Amino acid sequence: MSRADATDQEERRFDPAEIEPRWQQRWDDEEVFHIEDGAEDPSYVLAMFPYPSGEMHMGHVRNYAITDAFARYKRMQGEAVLHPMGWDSFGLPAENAANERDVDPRGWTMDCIAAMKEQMNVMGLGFDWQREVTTCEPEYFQWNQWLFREFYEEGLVERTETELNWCPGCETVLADENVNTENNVEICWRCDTAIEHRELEQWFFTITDYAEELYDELDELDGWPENVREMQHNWIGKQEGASVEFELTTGDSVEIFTTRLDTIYGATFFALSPGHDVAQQLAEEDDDVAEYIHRVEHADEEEVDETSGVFTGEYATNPATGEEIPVYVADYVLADVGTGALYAVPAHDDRDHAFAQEHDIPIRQVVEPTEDADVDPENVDVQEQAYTEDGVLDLGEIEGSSDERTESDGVLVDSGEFDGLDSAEARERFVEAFDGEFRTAHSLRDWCISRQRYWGTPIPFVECPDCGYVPVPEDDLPVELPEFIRTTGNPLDAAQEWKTTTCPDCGGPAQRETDTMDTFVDSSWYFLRFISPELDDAPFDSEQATDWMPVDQYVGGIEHATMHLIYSRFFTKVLDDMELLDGIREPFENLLTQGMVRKDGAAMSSSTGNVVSPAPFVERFGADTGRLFMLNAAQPEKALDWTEEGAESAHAFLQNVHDLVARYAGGAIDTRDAEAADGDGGTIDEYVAREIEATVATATEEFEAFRFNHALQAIRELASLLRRYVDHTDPDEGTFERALSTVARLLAPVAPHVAEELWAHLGRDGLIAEADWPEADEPAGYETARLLVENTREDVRDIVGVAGIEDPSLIEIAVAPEWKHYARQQARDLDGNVVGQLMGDEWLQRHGEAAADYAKALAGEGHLDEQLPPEREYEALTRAVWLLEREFDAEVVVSEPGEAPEDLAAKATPGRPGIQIEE
RNA sequence: GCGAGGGUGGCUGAGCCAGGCCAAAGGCGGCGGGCUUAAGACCCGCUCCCGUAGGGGUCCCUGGGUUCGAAUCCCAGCCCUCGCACCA
Repeated sequence: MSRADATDQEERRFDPAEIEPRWQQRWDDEEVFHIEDGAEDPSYVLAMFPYPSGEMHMGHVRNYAITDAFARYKRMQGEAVLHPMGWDSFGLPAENAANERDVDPRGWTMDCIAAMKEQMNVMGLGFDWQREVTTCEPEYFQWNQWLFREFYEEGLVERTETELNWCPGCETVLADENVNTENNVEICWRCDTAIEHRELEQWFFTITDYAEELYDELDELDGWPENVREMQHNWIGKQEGASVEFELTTGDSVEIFTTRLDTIYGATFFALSPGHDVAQQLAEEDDDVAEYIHRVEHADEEEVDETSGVFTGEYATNPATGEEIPVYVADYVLADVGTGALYAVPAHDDRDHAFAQEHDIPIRQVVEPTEDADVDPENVDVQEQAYTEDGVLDLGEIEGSSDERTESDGVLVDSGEFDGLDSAEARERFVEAFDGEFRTAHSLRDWCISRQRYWGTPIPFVECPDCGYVPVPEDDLPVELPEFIRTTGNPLDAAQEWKTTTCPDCGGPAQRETDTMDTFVDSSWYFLRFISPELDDAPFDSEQATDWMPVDQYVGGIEHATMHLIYSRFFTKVLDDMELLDGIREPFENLLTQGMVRKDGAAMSSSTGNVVSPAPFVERFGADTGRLFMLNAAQPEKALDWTEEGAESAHAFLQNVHDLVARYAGGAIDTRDAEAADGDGGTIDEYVAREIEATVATATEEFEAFRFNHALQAIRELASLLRRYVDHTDPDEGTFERALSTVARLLAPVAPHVAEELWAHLGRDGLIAEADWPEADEPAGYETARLLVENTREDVRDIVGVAGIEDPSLIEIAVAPEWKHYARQQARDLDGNVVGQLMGDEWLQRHGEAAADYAKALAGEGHLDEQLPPEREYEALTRAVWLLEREFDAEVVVSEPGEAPEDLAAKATPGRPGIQIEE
């Protein structure tokens, strides 16, 4: 290669460092990503907004590469697109940073935001920055306070004393959702410190009021992944059962909750959780009880035996039998499950069984399997092991049954007048019989939103010695944060001046509430603020929000499956009920949880140093390469392994396409005019043209389904075809130009900078980001023709290989004669004696022996798929002649139907042309 | 324990929902060839076994079943990942 050539090639490469900022500037100047208020029902594409740590990691890049590609794709399709970004900027790390260095949380946070925004811009992410939302700004959090007030008015705010998770490390209360369990020890999700339990008075949102709807509507969230819905199901934990009162010899009436009311006749003892009020009362009089409660409350979980418990000396009356059964306090009864009290049926519950054995309590069977049940009643020995089948058969799941009812496979015994009743029915009947009530219980707890921290939204309440807790009047909002004070406790508590105020009700001296809100409050409605970020008299524009919501596509990490995604659903329902929305019950129509970014098979983690940082990568390869690699390497929801080779391959591909376009634009590729060509149908140009159409069809379908990797595979194949096209012949000007502009546009959502560059090389005006997405249907018979060509090439290779033909000089190809196609077509519709019926055909009879043989072959084939008629086969093969010529360096002749040498045509069948190769 | 999702050729990874054109795409790796002074890039093949004309055999975790036909559907088992879990 001469030096001049080398220089040319140099020039045909693009330099990411040069082109990327240039196009970013253009997009910005022309407000490509801005969407006007009032746009009608845009596509709302949203990535979960980040906590601004100051450092973008690959997980972020992947998240935003996905939403940006989708948003850009939708925009090119002519849709209005809302693709905003903001900052979940309240939270503990800012405060920690402030304590560690000499900075204030606000300044630190703002610096981080600036840094991350810069990194996002470097990645070429197309956000509408005019809609940027920052939760730590009073313009935002005043609406948290406003909404808190509204929730309070609606009766959704409670202040209660409860046992709460307390993290000594963070010095704050934690929601159940923020507590992880590791080796049976409950630890803080942030700092891994073992958590303690403390009785404290806190602010709650009564999310449990919505438990039922939050649970039931999961079934309708078809656009959500199954695992997320399942996690929410588990989290909300719905149980349908009944509550019944038991009278105790203490004089108390204790309510229990059970899902197995049918087993009440088998209750042989009664158990209270150590935290139960009645247990606490008993402890005051009974030292044994007091001692037991003290012991289990101060022991680690694994130290307490599961069957531990203490007899209280009291009895409870079983409303079914009238019997008096002993009352125990037992640790296995949990205070926050059901009512914290239960009647125990050792015969039909494993834990009750274990407890009964330990404490020598009788075990009485009251349910046995019916005759149709899977279990033989003879094999049930409840003295040995509890029989826990709940007696519900789902007939809908039994093969051959269309019955959707459930029916019992358990039947009552030793249950007085109810013997013989089935379990399911007993559960219904007993509710009335024993004066209980049906009840649906959920394991979802109310949402504790109090945090004893500084860097959050102040809860807009004042504590007055005379009036109690009084909400701050709307006109006095926002309650802003005072200056940060370094202290071991809550900085707000130390801010004396700020704290001191007057009571809005009586005007007397009062103190501000020093708790701030859980930051999940901020993120529970931020997607609504994006709709009207500047609005200053309401959190969002209700009319526009009703039009723009729900978010069409939400993308983020699986770690938010329960907390953020349940809270946001809760908020949306409340806002709808408050008529701030009109009929929007769910915030996110479609949810995609993107997979992890891994390296060497392990999660990227800064603590182990197993990371690839975006910044140096972009410096080396450019943003487009990173984005392409991310979207190309795996489906969005699957884990992605970061590999050097993959990144290089992505970069090479982009350089390649750029090289091709630049060569064309620079006049280095000779093209010819289609008019001058033969145009007899079946040319190489037509082959390429059909591939363009097919690629567009595939790419569009795959983009729509978020399978970017599939779309990119098709695009890569087209690009590869174009290189071979140029290599083989002088391409047709029109076809080639169309092909290149198509590749550029299909690539634009994924590698937007390079695509702009290509667009400019092709001499197009305007930005590719605003160009029209190409439209095409798959050409008629494309798949069948593709297979025909593929199989034929395969066959030629086989023959050459197996026959040991060193250097083929002529390859003759002939399609099957018309009568074979006809016979095959007939055979497709025939049953029974195919040969007989075919040979009854007059036309086929004329082909004698050959037709009979072929008819037999057809009969033996079973299924016959569709094939192209002879003329179409001929055209498809003719279009592909160049591929064979290239591969075998031989003359290739395809005979027209009916013109082929007889022996060659005789070997051919539809979909399988006859082939003759000469050395 | 309950629930969800998986197990595909050297690796990675499509296909499975809508059974046949599936010895099973693409990528990576490996092998051979072309282009080139050379390297890179690019191009053409091969990469389960056997076969001197397009053939045959075995194959998609294991074992059964449905079907003319199963990687795809059904049942059972084994293994992996994740979520929930002393939930009355």
